Amino acid sequence: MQDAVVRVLVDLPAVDRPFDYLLPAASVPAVRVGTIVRVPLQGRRVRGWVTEIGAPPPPGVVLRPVASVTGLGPSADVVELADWAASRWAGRRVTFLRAASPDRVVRSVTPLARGRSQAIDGAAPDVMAAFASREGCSAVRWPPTVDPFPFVAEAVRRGQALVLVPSEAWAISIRTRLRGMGVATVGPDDWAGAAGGATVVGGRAAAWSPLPHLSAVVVVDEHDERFQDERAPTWHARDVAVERARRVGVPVVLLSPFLRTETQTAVAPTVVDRAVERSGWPVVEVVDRRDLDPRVGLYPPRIVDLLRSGARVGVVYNRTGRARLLSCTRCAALVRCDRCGATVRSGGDGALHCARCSASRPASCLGCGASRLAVRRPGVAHIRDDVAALTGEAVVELTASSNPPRGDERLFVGTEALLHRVGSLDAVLFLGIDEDLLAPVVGASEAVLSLFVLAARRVGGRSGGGRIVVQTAVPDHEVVQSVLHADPGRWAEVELARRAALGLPPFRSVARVSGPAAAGFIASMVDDDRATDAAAVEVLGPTNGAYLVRAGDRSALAAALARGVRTGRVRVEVDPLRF
DNA sequence: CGGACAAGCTGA
DNA sequence: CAGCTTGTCCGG
Repeated sequence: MQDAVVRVLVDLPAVDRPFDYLLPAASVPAVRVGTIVRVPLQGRRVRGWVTEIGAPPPPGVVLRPVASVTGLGPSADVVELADWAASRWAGRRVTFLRAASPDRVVRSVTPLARGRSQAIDGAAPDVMAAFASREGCSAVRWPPTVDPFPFVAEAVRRGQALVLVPSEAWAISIRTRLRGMGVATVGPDDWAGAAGGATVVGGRAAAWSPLPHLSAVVVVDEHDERFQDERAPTWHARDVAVERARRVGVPVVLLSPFLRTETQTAVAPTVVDRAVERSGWPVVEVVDRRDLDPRVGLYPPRIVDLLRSGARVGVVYNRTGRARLLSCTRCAALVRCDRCGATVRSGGDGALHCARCSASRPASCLGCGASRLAVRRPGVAHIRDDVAALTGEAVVELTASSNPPRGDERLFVGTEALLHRVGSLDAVLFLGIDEDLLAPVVGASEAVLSLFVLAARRVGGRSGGGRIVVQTAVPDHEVVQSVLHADPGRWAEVELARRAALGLPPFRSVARVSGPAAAGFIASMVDDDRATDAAAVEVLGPTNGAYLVRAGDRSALAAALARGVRTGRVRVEVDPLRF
């Protein structure tokens, strides 16, 4: 065996460039593409990944030897996948190779004993069909209260499966069920187990697990925003999993009660039997604000009745704090910040806070000094007091920052965090959803649909008496109509047409570029003389320091972003879910 | 990333 | 002009 030359990508995001090293003959058998090594660089030792073996080194440089072989790393196909992801999301390869590497050093892997595979019953025909689509990828509109586990069971019946779920709690429950069936199942933190061939069930990170015998992929709740990393690069686990499956030719099944528009244009959605879909959504009752006297306030008789009915009710109101907008009861002026003039909010402590300059002061009117203020736009704390006054009962406030409920309470008021934190309910009441529904933000309707999905799971399907009550002044809105008729196709039709007309994803591809060095990045991207596709890429903004780069498709966008030079802090969000 | 080296600012 | 900060370059 002779010494070899290896190309190593060092684990320094700012470097993002491979260097060549000599690999001593004795280490050659232990090294593959993806192997983690330590190499000398500028007088220190840094971690890195072997990305090529035997590439011709550049002439005129003296190669230094690899300092040591640390252990196993991602396989060659995952190293290639990291290249693809780096281009797709305008990120660095290091980001993805880190995600694909074990937390602790792994020197060897014990392959799972195959053959004594547990007997798993054959699935229902529609579940089997989802795995047998001609394209290899299918998208199934699966109602929110129906268990998606049959798809998971069918995937593991086929061999090593990758199951992506949005939350760790859901992952734990699926892993427990699979282990109960005798299926070797790990989370994404058990790198060696996955490398040995175990099925991986987990969140976003699981998309980068080693999967040497991958046979099928299932993505549960494909619409969930948690599949996208909020830090740049904003890679999406669903897309990574789909690309992975495509490369090895195994089926992918994407499940969601409504399916994101990008999924619907990529693969024709399968709709389950309408009767099944309908029964998998709760009864939805619309309280039409247009029919009401404006003086009735937030609590018309139907809503008071519901709150007093004795049912377990979760009231969702997506604004934190006590009041978001106040006015003076004496002079009617809006209450503003004494330092910067912005309108102020009232917090739980009764004091006024400015969101713009973070000044605080006691509650009083700046104009006339009166201390009696009227709440013009309430927050959850105020709603909680209202509900307590209306019912004469204790009401639990549940936001992201409050303590978990004890379990014996009946009435809950909170932001969308409530829907994650409370157990089962008889009804979920959306007291005011129109600002979210009509927000001038791309992705606003998907965000509201996600809330309805969570609410549906809290109250259960229509046969169990589950009920969602929505107070709205836009009852004809496609999101409201979709949940009312348990038919997300109504939303999809409108949303797809709107996105097509406005040149939004998935019909065009966009990236949001922000940060102190964004302007320089955009300038270098636009000025570059390699920009033969200049006409195909347009730059909008900046608005609030952020640019929007829009291109005809993902590859044109990736090519444009690759030309940008980062001279400082730049955040590039490719395919943002909301913008 | 972090060391090397150069160019700019300060102080007596 | 030393002594220090800040910026730019570069690594096999």
